[in-house]
Amino acid sequence: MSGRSYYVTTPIYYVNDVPHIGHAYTTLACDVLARFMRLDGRDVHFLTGTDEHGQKIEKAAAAAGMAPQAFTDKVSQSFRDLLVKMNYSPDNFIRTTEKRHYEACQALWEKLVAAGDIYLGKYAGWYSVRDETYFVEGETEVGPDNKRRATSTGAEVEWVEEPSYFFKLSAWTDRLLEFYEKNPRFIAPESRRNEVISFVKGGLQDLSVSRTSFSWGVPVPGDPKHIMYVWLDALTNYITECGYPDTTNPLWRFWPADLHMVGKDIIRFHCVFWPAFLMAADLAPPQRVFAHGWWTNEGQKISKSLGNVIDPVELVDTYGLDPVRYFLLREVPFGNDGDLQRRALIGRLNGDLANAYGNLCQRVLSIVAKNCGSVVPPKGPLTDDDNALLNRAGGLMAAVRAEIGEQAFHRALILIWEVIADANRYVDAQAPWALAKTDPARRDTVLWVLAETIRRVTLLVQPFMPDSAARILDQLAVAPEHRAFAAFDRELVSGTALPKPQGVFPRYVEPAKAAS
RNA sequence: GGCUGGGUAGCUCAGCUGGUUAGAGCACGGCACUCAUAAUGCCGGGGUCGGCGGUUCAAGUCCGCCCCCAGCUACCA
Repeated sequence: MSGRSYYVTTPIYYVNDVPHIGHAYTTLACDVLARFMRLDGRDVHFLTGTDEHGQKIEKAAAAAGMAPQAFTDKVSQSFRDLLVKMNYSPDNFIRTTEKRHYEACQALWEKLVAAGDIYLGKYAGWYSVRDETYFVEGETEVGPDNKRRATSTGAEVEWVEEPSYFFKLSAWTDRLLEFYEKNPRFIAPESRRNEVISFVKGGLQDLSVSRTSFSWGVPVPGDPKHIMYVWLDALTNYITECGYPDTTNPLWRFWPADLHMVGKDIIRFHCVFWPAFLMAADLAPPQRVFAHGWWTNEGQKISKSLGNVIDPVELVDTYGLDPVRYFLLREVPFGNDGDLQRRALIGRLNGDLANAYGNLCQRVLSIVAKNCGSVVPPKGPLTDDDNALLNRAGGLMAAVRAEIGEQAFHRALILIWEVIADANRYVDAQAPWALAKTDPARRDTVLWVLAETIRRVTLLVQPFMPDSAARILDQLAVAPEHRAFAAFDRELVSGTALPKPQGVFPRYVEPAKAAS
């Protein structure tokens, strides 16, 4: 690979839970970006993984009667299974329990100490022995018996102070604001950028970055009673992967990352703490953090207690992988919250995929198969109408590339589907079935224009729906080596033998209600 | 409370620095076509552009006030 590097990451997922739609969504967005960039000739590194430390894991493992490592081995596997199920294409899967990660964390820590940005202090707060966790003042209330309890759990809390190392975040307020100012693309979407800036403008407190209340984590160098704060540990994974602290590692070429994809809940860690840590360690911050929204389920907030958690595996088993991938990125402007409605998903599947795109391929290819001897038909002189359609399809490459560069997946798909609609209009206008009787040569040209349009469109569909696109390109006999974007202008060659056409996007029909 | 973003056809949304009869997709109604996955294409109905007031020759598009919705307002990831 000689192209410019492109490093995209998902958050590392916390292994106290099984994967749900949120995990699938974040990773899907990264997968489409990674696939797009690879096809576009970039030198891509796509990283995902699991965050396996912390008190919650320690407790969950104990509850399961397992050692923490064995426990995380097991749960981490469920995230790797999801990668296969969703056809994601990460270049690596990192785990915070890897040795190299301990080394990276400790190296970063020492660098922060050397820079004078870490000091030993005291962490104090309202501690619940039962919950084994701290609460801030506002999360507690004093009951009628004059005892203070955690509002959420009802457990009694007491004022506890423990020694803790602190990161001098307060000293970074101005430098962070300056950084945001100079790098307007650092946080997306715009509304999140405003939130972060306003948060930082409010002033920053130093950050407690170690705990002594548990042991499942990365020990602080030189003071192993202290375990590193989970976020310092977790965020470091992005540079662990690149070989930190060994900047001669070949993978170091990927740092700084082009994009950290995150859910909107963890934007602060990525947009405030992380760049501060990195700048303090004299490392470049990532170039961009995109915070996407959350899904609701048929209008309802998703929560475990409501029992309406969306299982991506069930969705894929019911509607098919590519339709689900398409729906998730098409239905909602990327960055906004979205509502997952089965009706809407079926509407997209049947309307956009089966009727518009799948049927376009099928109607064109079946005419070719029946009338043109199952080869790419001859291309005769082109009319204005032909050129109009070809130019629209040809302009798609640059337009879609621009949208993907902004992570505007929905807009990229809208652009592609506009050309699909144009192509369907063109079929009706040209009526190749009528030309068959009057002007077979013209019919052949029309079919060539259509096949070529489908080829261009489908090349761009590849990152979103890899399997389906591959099947369509197979039907156009596009060689595997001609499916990268470098071959976007490489037209179909008349006379090339074509396989028998087969529908790629079957309509979804509701399973018949059980007869009673 | 403060800050930010938003309230445009039944639904989801476009509408950049103000300028001809406010748009798209879906849904709905009618027509055409028959190559195709009963798919496709064409036409159509439907909106006091949250409310009030203001600036202007002219305002979804600018200003003010008000109403409603969402997010943020730090150490659970």
